[in-house]
Amino acid sequence: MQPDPEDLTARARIRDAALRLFGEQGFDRATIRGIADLAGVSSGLVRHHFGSKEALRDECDAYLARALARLNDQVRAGMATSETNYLTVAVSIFAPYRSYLSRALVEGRVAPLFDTLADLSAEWVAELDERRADPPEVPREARATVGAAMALAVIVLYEHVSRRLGVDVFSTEGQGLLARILLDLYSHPWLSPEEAAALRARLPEGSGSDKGKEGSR
Amino acid sequence: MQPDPEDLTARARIRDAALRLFGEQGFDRATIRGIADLAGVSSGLVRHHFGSKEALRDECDAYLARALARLNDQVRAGMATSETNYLTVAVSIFAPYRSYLSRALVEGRVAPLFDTLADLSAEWVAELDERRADPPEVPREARATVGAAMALAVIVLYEHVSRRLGVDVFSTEGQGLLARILLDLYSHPWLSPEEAAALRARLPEGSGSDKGKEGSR
DNA sequence: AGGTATACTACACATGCGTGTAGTAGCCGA
DNA sequence: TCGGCTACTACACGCATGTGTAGTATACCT
Repeated sequence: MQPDPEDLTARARIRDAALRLFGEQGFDRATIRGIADLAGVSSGLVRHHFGSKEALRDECDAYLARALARLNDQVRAGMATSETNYLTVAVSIFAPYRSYLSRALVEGRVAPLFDTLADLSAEWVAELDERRADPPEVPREARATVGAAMALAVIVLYEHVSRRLGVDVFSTEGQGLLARILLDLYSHPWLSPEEAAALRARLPEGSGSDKGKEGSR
Repeated sequence: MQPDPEDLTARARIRDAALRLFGEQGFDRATIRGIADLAGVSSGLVRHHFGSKEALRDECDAYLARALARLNDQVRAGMATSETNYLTVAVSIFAPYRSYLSRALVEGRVAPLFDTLADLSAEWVAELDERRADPPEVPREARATVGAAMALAVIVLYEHVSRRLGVDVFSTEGQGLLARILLDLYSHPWLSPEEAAALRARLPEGSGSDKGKEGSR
């Protein structure tokens, strides 16, 4: 899977160590000295290569974004829309960085990574819209965004989900269970059309189908 | 909604300040002195009331859990299953603590709070199961857990969702849009029964323990 | 060979932190 | 009136951290 750590450049080993310690301990609690130790270098070399602790984190963010983009191209080129396969592959690739990724996402960082996922989600939604009877009230991108967020929920809330399921959802065993849960959830609506219509009717007026031109960015 | 800060006891003001600063800056970056300043007290008083920084965080966690339990009882006693109302109420109550809550959840803390949400989700799933044709392959609690995680996705990934929607999802405007998105997502499955069956067929055997995922890597 | 840039180490410095200690003001029961 | 308890402040300690500086070795280019 990964090349032997000894074979990586010092710069790469530092980045990997940072990814791990930032994830395990959080950005503030992780120390440059700890990262240097884990990478087998001196603390000064960290500064030499990355300049500052924050710049090191930026590089970690960018690395993950590149990794997802690579995976994305790979999937797009390679296989069809076997979604659960995609899930399995994505999970196994990002498992080592799960903790880092969760913290980064919650803090609003790694926006390009989230955008890549949202775009992927949008493609899925586009397929759905083709064979859909009723016209969606809300633009595709909006639904795709929330859909992407929901898809990330299990990763971000990994600890709670694993605790309640009684299985590590990233283990092979847990992935089997998770896949079955997701298949069930994704194939069964939580609201009937009637219930949805009733609830929608009770919503205050305004902000219908056209949205997304407001200025607060 | 909140009583005037001057009316609160110093202990409560410290807790509120901690909730805010822990949320805004994270546990490590927030300082006891900063919390004390925001609460208008000396830093020694924080220690006097809570003993240590970690104990202060524990109290914050417990406070949020109590707040949700209170809301839960309130909803259960009061109104029927008007889910979107519940969403609005929950959002407006937890909006000030959104950031704190997200960080806490990602780190696996506030387990009682997550459990409360998961239990609520389980009740919803139970209702669904009653009018369901096909028997679910996977236990109710498991689906409810992932459902709860997904329901939290927008809160936890608030920054990314708001950024892509172009609206603060916690503003009144954003809540309207979000409600419409959720109604659409919850009332339209992302997989048809046939697709789900096809994908399920490709899953390795058994939900209890198994292996081989394909190795496209 | 020579010279320069790059990879890397060792070490010192200032700072801000959580925590500990000592002390003061005010309430309350006997 | 007193004793003691609680709420609260001021201040000092020790320490770990990010960063800065100086120095060494190795590789590359001409």
